[in-house]
Amino acid sequence: MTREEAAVSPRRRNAAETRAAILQSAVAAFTEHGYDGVGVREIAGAAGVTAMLVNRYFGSKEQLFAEAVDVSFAPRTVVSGTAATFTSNAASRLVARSAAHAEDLDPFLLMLRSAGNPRAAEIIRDGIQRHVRKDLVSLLKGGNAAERAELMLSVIAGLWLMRKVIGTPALVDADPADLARHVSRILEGIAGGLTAPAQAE
Amino acid sequence: MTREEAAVSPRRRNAAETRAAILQSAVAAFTEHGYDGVGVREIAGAAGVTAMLVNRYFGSKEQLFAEAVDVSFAPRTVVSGTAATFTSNAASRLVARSAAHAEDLDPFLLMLRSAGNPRAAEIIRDGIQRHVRKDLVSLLKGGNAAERAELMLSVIAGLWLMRKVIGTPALVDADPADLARHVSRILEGIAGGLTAPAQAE
DNA sequence: GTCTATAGAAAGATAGAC
DNA sequence: GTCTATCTTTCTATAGAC
Repeated sequence: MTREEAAVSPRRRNAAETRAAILQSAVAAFTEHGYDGVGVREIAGAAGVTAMLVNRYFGSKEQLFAEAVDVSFAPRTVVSGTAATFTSNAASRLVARSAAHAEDLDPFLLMLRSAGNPRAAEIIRDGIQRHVRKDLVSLLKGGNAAERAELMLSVIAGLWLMRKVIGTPALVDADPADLARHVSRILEGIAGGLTAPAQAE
Repeated sequence: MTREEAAVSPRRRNAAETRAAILQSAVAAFTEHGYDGVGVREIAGAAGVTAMLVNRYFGSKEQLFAEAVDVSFAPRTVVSGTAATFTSNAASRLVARSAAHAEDLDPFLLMLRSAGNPRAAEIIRDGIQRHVRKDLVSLLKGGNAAERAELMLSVIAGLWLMRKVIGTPALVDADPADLARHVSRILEGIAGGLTAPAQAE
């Protein structure tokens, strides 16, 4: 406080911190309200700054969203563990995290609540390509790994949607263990065999 | 048609026809762009009227959306046929209708592109309760029919999302027969046995 | 029954002071 | 580096003419 103009006034921050605060606020806001459901004023306000800084540091709302998607999808939240255990792990964690009371931030929620906007959908598609899909494909043996990986993502996204975004009652009130068993069964069916169209007919 | 003031001026319509035209336009617009992605001006314009008539006949955009959801979910598009065949039927139709070139109107698309708006999500949840879920539950034998019905809806919605709204490439380019086989397998797994938690542990 | 015109709010983005 | 103030557009909804 006694040195040049680096004195610490209560609001003074450096650019990197402010940028990070805006980005963090954007992830939370886009996850909770979706791309069209939140304005740059709200995001800026929650970060303790004004709306102008959002465009100063990110250029536009769209570019801010792109960065928010990137940091949201970067950690490996869906695919964790080894190939042998990741289906049941993923199912349990999915059910736990999508529970009614859980207020976790999750990239699937961000996706589901922003997918209605076509530009947001493109950005999300690219984010999935660059992050989670690659990890999922590497875990899958057999043919059509990419198709099966995306099919697994479909199942996961669908449960998030109905349970947490739409909120259909039977899924909200379902017994977690029972639901996790169902989902695990489905994911195993996709991850395991049945890639060869041999016995199909 | 040649009676009284029912004379046909090029633009003259009666109230019922205008209302129906607006509603039809609303279903198409909400399905294509989502609740937040379209304005009453566009909906009215596509119906050949002005925005004012939307509120005149429906009260508000929200009430218009509620009616659009109702007519969109009313026909039994997902559950058709008998209990024995509806899983494979549903899978084939789902894959066909969600193909990249297909420009069908579908209630799942309306749901997915509007789910980000919390009021829209509530309206959709009610629409599902009143229409498709009931039909699905009646087809399912065994315990937890409601949970399993909603789980099936989750799977269907998830595929619609990734294939048509987000547009992940492997799902877009997937062989329809192969994809339908996977989905049918999943739906059968939910519809068929495995309801009893007997062998779970 | 349908229109034009507009009110009133909120959005994204920018100019310029300090 | 961050602010206040404003521009411009777009939105839902309403008032009042014909």
